[in-house]
Amino acid sequence: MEVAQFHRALSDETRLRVLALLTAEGELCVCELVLALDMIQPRISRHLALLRDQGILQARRSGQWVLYSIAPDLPAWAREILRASAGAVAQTEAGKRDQARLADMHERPSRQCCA
Amino acid sequence: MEVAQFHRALSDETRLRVLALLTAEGELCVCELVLALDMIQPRISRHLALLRDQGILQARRSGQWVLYSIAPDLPAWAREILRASAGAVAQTEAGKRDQARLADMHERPSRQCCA
DNA sequence: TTGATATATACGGATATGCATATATAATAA
DNA sequence: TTATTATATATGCATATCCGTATATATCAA
Repeated sequence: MEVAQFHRALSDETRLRVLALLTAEGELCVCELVLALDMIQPRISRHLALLRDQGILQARRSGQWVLYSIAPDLPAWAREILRASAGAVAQTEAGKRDQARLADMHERPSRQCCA
Repeated sequence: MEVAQFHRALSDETRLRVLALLTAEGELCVCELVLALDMIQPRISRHLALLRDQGILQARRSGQWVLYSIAPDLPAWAREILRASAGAVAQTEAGKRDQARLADMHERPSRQCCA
């Protein structure tokens, strides 16, 4: 069932923290997520690939970076679940730490003029 | 993280179908769920126990039956996710079959006068 | 008490999941 | 081209999850 698959994709803390940041920021590259979540790069990439394969995220290359964002064509029930989950995660200790680390980052690729 | 655990509990089709029926019906005994989902009883009981242990369901005994229902004290984000998920599952083929089998059931324990 | 119905749990096996390390591919810079 | 940065994937291991079968417990009826 599609709904079960969707929840399975959201059943991991790493993926939830990624989705919370992307919901708040709109678009982020892998290296920004690596820094914000303070995890090694293969771990972030693997979770991003899963979310992209499930149709929850979309990716586009911009020069040397790959920028991820929430897929725009999700059904209404999925958007509601995503919004409720991202809101809850953002108020978590881990979620707040992620936001703080991202805010402290200098020269963010996703904010370059030509991104 | 609490949110991840919640999604993991909803990441199984059997549990989603149980939650969809309980959202629509309010309170159901194990044997009604066994009949509605057309699954063997240990399988239903195991999933009910998981949802109860996670605090998503509550149970009360009424004579020889145990009646399950959605826990009343869930946080707002959990109620929203539950509502969106139950709505989506109810419109599924499997969800509609479950409702039909339950509607066809005679002498339902959860509807007895002294339940 | 005995038998029948309702529900819960233990067990063993098959499969899925998440991780770190190592390595491969892609784009840019020198 | 070579070196560097960014991203993706393969591998092997440990653990978690789900299932059906078998069995245990609880309630009620006779």
